[in-house]
Amino acid sequence: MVQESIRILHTQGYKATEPRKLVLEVLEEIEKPLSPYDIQEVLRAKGKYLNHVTIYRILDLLCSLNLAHKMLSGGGFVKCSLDPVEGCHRFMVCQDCGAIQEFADEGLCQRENEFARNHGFHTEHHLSEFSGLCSRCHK
Amino acid sequence: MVQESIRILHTQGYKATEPRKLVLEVLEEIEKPLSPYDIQEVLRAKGKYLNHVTIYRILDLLCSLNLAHKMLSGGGFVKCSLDPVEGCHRFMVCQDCGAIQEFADEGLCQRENEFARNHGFHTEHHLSEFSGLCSRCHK
DNA sequence: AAGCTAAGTGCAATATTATTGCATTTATCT
DNA sequence: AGATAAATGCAATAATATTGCACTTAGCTT
Repeated sequence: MVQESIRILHTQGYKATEPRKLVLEVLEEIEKPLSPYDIQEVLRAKGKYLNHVTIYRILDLLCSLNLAHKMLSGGGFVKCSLDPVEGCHRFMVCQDCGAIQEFADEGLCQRENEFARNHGFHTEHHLSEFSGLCSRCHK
Repeated sequence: MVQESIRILHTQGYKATEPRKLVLEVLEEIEKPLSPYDIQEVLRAKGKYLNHVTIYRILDLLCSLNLAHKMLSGGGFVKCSLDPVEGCHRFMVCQDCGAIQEFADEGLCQRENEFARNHGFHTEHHLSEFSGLCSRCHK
């Protein structure tokens, strides 16, 4: 929910400006990875305008608050749909329709931490991305 | 080993050209994510020159053969050190020294496939990246 | 409700990264 | 060694990203 992101912006001392709301709305609506210029394009089609510099800065901020995420492959941005978690981002991406779905799995985190520890590595952040076919496209 | 990558190039019908060897050597030597221009810089320091277009094309090819991988975060390229596996790339990256280490974990794949299946998603590729501290930097 | 002020945005300029078509070179096969 | 398809370099251009500064606005304060 955009409303929830706005709340978090406020509690962190950031303003809930019109441009920020617009970017959040676009990401929430499209649910696919979008580049800064993609976002600008979507807005233009709605008769709105944001300078690309502004979009870059907003995405930086959202990512720093874990409200958005820059996708592993492709590099587009998506809105995080789960409670923001520092340093753990997991997504499934449909290679057909491009739809993304965020997920979390505590067991997976534990298993990964353990695996890393066994190799002398001290894990702080987990990123993972599965690509494949979503239920709609797989049949 | 660069030699092994060259063998794979041959078996796939690609030439083992000087530029390709150079890029493979740089990636193997540095063991950190490098952008195309980073690679050009490293080569320049060794008195070699490759056009950036060439480097882009070589990296595209290497990635398509799973001999290299474009990192999830940061976007740099690394040489894959394990047997090339279609669609499964896992790395640990030290956030201190930048060193990367590829790994594989069959159990993790299974667990991830199962998790996805339970959510109606049919997984084909897995990417994951842990960032944290390697054994040298963690103490 | 109007005014204040720090935070945020837009703009212009510039830097960095990536792509394309074509002429030239080179690895591999005969 | 020579033929030839594949690969590279070059020049031009496109796309993406960053910076400093002037102007605007959200959310206080009264």
